[in-house]
Amino acid sequence: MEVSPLLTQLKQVYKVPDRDCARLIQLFEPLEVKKNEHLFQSGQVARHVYFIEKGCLRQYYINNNGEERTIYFKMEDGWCSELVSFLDNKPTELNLQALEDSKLQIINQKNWIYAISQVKSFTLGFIRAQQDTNFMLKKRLAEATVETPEEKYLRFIKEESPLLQRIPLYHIAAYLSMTPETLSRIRKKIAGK
Amino acid sequence: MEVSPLLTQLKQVYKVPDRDCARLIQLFEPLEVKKNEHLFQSGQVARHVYFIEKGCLRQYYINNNGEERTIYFKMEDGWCSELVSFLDNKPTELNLQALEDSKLQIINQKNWIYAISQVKSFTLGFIRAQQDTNFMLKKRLAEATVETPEEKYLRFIKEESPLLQRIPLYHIAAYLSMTPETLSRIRKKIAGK
DNA sequence: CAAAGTCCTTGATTTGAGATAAGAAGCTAT
DNA sequence: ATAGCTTCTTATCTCAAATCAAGGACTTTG
Repeated sequence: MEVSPLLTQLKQVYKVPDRDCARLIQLFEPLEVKKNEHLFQSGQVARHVYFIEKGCLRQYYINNNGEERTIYFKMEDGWCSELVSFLDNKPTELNLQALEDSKLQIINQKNWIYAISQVKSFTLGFIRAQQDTNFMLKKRLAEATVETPEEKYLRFIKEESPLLQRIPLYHIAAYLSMTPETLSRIRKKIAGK
Repeated sequence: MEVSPLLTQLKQVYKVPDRDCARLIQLFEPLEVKKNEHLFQSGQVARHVYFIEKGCLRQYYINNNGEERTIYFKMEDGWCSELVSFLDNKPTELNLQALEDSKLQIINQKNWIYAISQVKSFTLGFIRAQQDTNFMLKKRLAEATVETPEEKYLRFIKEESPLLQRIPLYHIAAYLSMTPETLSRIRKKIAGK
């Protein structure tokens, strides 16, 4: 019998006691999505929290100029959510899209509230995961406007190189807030060293 | 008898039932800080979560170039925290500083965990507050590199004008990721309209 | 009331990333 | 295989904001 990545995550990262794992798992349902499909889009309500068993998602925001700005990419064992919409049933301003054919485990609002209410370790683990995202965003914000495009790319290679293998460069350029042309020039320059 | 802003916040925003409010309140202790004092600094462990009864704080990050980048300002009724450090007792990379003489209510790790474990409405309220910050950061990140300095300042006036009255312009410039010179020119230009 | 220190403004100059345009390379499907 | 995509690269030009450099306005302190 195959071991579920979700189960492993709950046990090892969230430290959910064995007795709670089984009933937690039952609150989720599997979902397969095709490349480029959206899990939710701006204007819709985000009705689930998503756990990635296999594949790659990106969350993005469409700014006032109509441009897509990628907030983050998440891969295997990552969580994606938009609780501002999810908790209050109000339309989200964000978008969540699959960049590859992906296998997800998803949990709906009712079950999520139940899980948070009943399983302390899940609650604390969830808050912790939120905080990690939060901190990542703070750092990215602090660096976004200070680093040169070259510094951004070098940091990206250093910290998130796995993404480089599976994501088109134009998405990476948008993520790093530069044009594909600029990214291309930087890559050429660095390759020459 | 004076009504505590913290109590009002817990009741009205967090929807904590009356019976739980009293014991929640007891988990906090008051703290007064002077202008420019730090609540925590990079390298220390963030040992409390902070609620602002009166005053103004800023959280900032010192980037690789040694420059201070302000993540956010918070005022009356705002919460400040750095849970990545707080939950795991590891050194933070962020800084929290008072910009005015301020009155805070603070809660330590033990009591916070207790509150999260025992009072569901506090837990959900806390997650929600985290998410609001999270969303604000996502939006700011998405706009940060696209908006012109003038657009950033105009948005700031529109969305956060109260801050304009009480925070030095050079802090606002750093918050909006521009030099004080640029901000000064923009203000002149706008004033002339 | 000087003197020193902040904070803000103004001007001159430089520069690096965006915009624009065009072409090359790599895939996919029939 | 070739037509038609999508993605990536290269070159030129332009301009807006950073940098550099001073000076002015306030505030605090001895």
